[in-house]
Amino acid sequence: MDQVEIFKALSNKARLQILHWLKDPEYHFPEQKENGFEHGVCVGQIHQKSGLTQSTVSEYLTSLQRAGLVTSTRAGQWTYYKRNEEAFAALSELIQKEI
Amino acid sequence: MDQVEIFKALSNKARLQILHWLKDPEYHFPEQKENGFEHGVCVGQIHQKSGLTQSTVSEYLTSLQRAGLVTSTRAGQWTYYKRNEEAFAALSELIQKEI
DNA sequence: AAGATATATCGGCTTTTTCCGATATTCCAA
DNA sequence: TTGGAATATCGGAAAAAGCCGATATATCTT
Repeated sequence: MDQVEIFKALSNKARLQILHWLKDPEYHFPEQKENGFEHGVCVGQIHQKSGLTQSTVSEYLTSLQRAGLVTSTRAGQWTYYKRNEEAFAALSELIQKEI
Repeated sequence: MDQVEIFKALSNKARLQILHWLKDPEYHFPEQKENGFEHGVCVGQIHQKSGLTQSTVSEYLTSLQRAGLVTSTRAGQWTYYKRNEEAFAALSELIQKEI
């Protein structure tokens, strides 16, 4: 758990926005409803909603994953990204106890 | 409370170290014991301990203050910096509820 | 008033981040 | 097996962050 890496991942408006969307995917990505959300939301949906290029979104998601804040699941040609709530709980605890 | 600014302030090893020192100033800055720690620790002490230049430390403390993570008190020729524990509590809460 | 001390600010060089377009890879479907 | 669709990676230009030395400002002392 690299603290600096986590905080770097969080210090960008677009990445915070993505994390916020992923907190309630049913609401923010209704077009994916048929597939269910167990594995998260795929890159393309986030790309469309964000207004950033596909490559940027893919890189941002990778950086969130390196920080441990999301997990990814490949399914066919899609990669689904999902929040790692344990990581947020741990971070919250870290801030109130250690940092 | 600018989230991006807060996380940027936290995404640096030296600044995290400073915050850690300020969590227990009696222990980390015993040489300042006579003055008491009600107002925090002055820039020079942090400068000495950090190995960074005075200007860098001053800038880092300013950035922590802009983020709301520390408060500063000028007393004579010294500026004392002190953790703002309310901000950390609020941040911890923010992470577990909002982000 | 003049020097000493503590801190802040400025200019600049280097490294990192931001974000893009182009291209590569992976997987599916006809 | 060929084309298309989704994602990842690469190369790069611009902006920001990391740090520094030099200098400015503020305060205290004599």
